[in-house]
Amino acid sequence: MITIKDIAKEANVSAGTVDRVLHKRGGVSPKTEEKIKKILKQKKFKINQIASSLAMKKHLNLSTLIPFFDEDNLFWKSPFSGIQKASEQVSAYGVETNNFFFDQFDPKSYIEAYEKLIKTKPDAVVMAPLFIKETVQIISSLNEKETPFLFLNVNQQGYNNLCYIGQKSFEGGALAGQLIDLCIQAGDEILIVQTRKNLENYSSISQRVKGFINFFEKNNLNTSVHQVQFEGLTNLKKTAETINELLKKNQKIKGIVIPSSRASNIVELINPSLIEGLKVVGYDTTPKNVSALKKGQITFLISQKSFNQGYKSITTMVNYLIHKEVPEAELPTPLEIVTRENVEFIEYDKRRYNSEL
Amino acid sequence: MITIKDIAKEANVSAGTVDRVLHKRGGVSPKTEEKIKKILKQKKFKINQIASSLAMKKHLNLSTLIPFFDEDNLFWKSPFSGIQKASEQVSAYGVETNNFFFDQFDPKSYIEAYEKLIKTKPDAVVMAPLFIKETVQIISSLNEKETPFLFLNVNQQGYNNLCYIGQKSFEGGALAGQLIDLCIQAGDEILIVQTRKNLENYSSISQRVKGFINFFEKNNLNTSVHQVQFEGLTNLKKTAETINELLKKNQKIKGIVIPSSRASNIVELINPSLIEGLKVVGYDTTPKNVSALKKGQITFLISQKSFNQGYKSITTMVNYLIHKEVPEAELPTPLEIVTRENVEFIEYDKRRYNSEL
DNA sequence: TTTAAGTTCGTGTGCGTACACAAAGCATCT
DNA sequence: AGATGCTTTGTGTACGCACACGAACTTAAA
Repeated sequence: MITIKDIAKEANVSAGTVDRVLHKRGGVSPKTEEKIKKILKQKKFKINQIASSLAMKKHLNLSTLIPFFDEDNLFWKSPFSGIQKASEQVSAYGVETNNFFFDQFDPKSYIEAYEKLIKTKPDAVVMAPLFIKETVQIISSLNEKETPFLFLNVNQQGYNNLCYIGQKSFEGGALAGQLIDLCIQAGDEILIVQTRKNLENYSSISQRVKGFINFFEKNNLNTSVHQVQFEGLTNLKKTAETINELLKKNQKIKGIVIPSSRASNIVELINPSLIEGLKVVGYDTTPKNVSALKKGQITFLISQKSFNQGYKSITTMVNYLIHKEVPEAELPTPLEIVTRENVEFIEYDKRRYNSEL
Repeated sequence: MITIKDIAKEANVSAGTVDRVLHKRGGVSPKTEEKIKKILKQKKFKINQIASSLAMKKHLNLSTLIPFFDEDNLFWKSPFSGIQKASEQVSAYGVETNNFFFDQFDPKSYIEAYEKLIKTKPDAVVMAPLFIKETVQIISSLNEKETPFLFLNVNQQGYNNLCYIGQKSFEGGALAGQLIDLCIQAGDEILIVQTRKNLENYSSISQRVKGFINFFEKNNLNTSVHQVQFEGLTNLKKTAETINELLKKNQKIKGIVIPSSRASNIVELINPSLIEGLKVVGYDTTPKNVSALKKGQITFLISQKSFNQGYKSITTMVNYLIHKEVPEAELPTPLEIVTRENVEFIEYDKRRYNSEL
């Protein structure tokens, strides 16, 4: 193991000078800089990150701004777990994380949470920019303070965010298209079930729908695609009626896609007699979805590894702050296909996520 | 951030004493030990791994024993890349890794490589125990030297290996069964193509075949499953003839499973006219397989994330040596389903593997 | 009471790096 | 030559922990 001292001795200078070259802090004559650089290369010196982190006693203050989760809406639990796990790990680097939550259906709470957040004067922000108008306001406030920020799980174009960490929704829709297409036969028809009206035309969900439909177009498949939309899932009885009637009427429908994370809620409403032979594709491995997958009510789940998203959002930001490592503009998480036969290992891997150093 | 000093001050003792209870090194009176433990819990003290690693200047020497790869057989490239990546990272912890390679078809080379390996007196060994008889010999030698070891990618029962890191082959076979079953219709038939005679009855490949067949049995599906075996892929012309004839004769065959990592080699031999409408499931995302997947010759690839396997094998062993963290006996890697529509993100994620701290 | 042996604890140093501060070198100008 | 200002380099300390060494204290035997 080559240390800075080794290099210094070899170059007949002190460790401080080598350090200056390593960090490009200037104040070194061109001659000695050249000499040191040469020896650095020759000896293949690499900074010992362990020691580096220890010495760098800069105390950092990270904040997150994401929706909270509850019994009814568990999706955000997973990214939050990832955030927590990463926070624990980076705490050794002197990084403190504070989380601020809002109601994913209430723009006002979004702003309110941000106001609390900004009072703590964070060095950086990890956020899910759910609401367009309010995001404009928040970002301009962050820019004013020159606070770096990145987008998690939800992407918005046109901002100077460090990067976006999340899935590619359009491609996720195309994948659902392929999976359904593989399962059905020529002449069969398909149904897209949206659990709430699309407020934003560029949300994940509408992107998925677009990607899904595009899959059939680009492959010149003239499969009929039906669509149905509900206004949330409050009136379960009526929703059930609508779906079951629709399926009874269109016996050719053999595939269903639910482009939200509420697939389990939908399949539970379908008559057992009608669900037989139906192929269902949903998104996200929420506990309820996984349970429905195991029961055979859902055929495929497409997971966006949201735990990893949360985890990565923190590590990416910390790497940026500490090591000035600029990430790529988009860090798409894999589109993971989950079925009854591999779901165990997926979940298992999640539990074990931390076996890295 | 709570430090040892904080705890010491609180308990009216010195840092050394706190350190002694933390590491159970004895020499502390029961009274003070209790007191310190209480404060430790109360303050939720956690050892700063960064500082710990830096202070622990123990120099470790890891060795790996895996097959080499070449143009023709690229599978082991991926685990090796993972090993290299991890080695780089742990080098900061004072861990040096030496790799020893052997010919996966030559037991003698396996022993020879081991003999070279053991001369370097490693503190631990990560190995792929490919050959049964020779493994017995190697393990007894390792046990004699009390050198811990773990199995990578290939499992052998009945040894005191620290753990096994790799896929569950039987379950991987079942997954292929499910995927094929979803794609075909009632009455369609299936073909299993083995690219070489199964030398070992408990190899990954025969486990996959068993898992595959078991899938249809446990689900009471009476789908006919044909099998064909070749003795390696040397005589391509003859192999092609055999397969194409077989497919021509059995027009009901709509699904093909190749339980090795050689799916691309097989599909290339099939007549374009015959491959139309066939669903093909293979294993491992070797470059050739991925290329065939993109071309549409392969429908599904089941990946075992061998890069991650290699990576994890090193980190697991290092965690064991440095932090005495005993892993679970089996660390199965996920069964990842890869199609044309998500392959890009899979590969992408692999490149980005290192974005963790 | 003294001595020895055992027990319990505190101190000090080093791991490799980052950075503030001080020191030295050098040229220019009075 | 001496003073001044600038550039270049060296030194020291801290980060949090591990561990060796030795000091203080206890107990029991002489």
